[in-house]
Amino acid sequence: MNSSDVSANLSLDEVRDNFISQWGAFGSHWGINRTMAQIHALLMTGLEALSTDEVMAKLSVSRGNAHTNLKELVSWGLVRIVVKKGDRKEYFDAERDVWKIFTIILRERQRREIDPALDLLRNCQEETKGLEGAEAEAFRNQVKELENFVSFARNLGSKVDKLSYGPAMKLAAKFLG
Amino acid sequence: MNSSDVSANLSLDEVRDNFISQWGAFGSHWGINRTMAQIHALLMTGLEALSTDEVMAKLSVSRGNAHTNLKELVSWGLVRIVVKKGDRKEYFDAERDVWKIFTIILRERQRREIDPALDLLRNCQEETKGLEGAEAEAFRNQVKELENFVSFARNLGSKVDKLSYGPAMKLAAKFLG
DNA sequence: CTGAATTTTCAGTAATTACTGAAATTGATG
DNA sequence: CATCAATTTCAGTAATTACTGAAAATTCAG
Repeated sequence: MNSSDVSANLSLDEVRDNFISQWGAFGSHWGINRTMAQIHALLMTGLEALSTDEVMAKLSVSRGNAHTNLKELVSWGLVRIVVKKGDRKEYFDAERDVWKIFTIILRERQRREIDPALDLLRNCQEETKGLEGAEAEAFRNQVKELENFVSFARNLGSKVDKLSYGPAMKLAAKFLG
Repeated sequence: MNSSDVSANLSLDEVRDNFISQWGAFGSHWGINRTMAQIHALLMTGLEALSTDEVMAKLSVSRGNAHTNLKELVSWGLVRIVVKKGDRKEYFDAERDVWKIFTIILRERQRREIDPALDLLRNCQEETKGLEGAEAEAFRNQVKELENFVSFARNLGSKVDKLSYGPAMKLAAKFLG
């Protein structure tokens, strides 16, 4: 490693650290907490799988925090456990394929947010089915409109989820063109 | 108003209050805070525009909270101010059209979350343009992939935003069919 | 088994975000 | 311009969410 490499590496680390920290802030707008998004960004932009201790060191977070968020990422499917032979530690590596990342987050958010919202909308209609009067009509109608839209969006999401990157891009290109 | 109306109204209010409170919780997953989402739900599912005091009473929130969130909703375009002649108070009424609600939220989130994310991704590429080595390559490449995807999504969003409900449904139907 | 390395849990605390309530400001009216 | 209803602001506080660090549990090699 010569001196220009050193300066290049320092600079890369600076840019990368900045990226990781800011990406974490975006994550929190997307149902993914800051540390979770930062860990994913760290693993996704690096070459190698890292151990819990390495993640702790790179992000200056506690063991508990690193552990909880790594496991959460694994449960989402955004990170996988890598075992290195002759080493008892677990290493973690991130999903890097943007389309896969997108569909995983889409699926998770549908499950956690859209589906319960649909349940609520449907229950509200059920529970006010027999009620008469302008107020009840207005309520039921608005809830029905919301349900129509949300279940439509839900269906679109499911379809998109099933597409792979290539076909999705082709379709989108057609739409954008 | 006869006794069956009374019982019907009580029941409607129960269902509606429950809806408003739960809808508020969903809002917080969508970049809209709880009270803001609740106020929108309250106004959207009722027939009449309400004053700040009425909102305070219906949701049991403080004047400051009601005021701030009403004004925020107005600034988003999800609520409009209604003036009643011979009354100094301001009244507030919500946008009820689901497609308009959707495009308003879409536009706001693109501005607040997607555009800054794109800036970050582009800056990171710019700042590492000259760097060599496997690590720099990997970083730059992953960031580029993310940018491709996010800017693609951004474009799709803009297109959707410009569609009105009818054409949007027709397109979607084609896709879903 | 034993004990060291590693993972997991969780009570306590910190950081963040949202809300209250009262005071300051605005602006319409006589 | 004095008054009063209504709106706006914001310092202080409450509620929520995330994190720490140490202790408990697990795993595995010898």
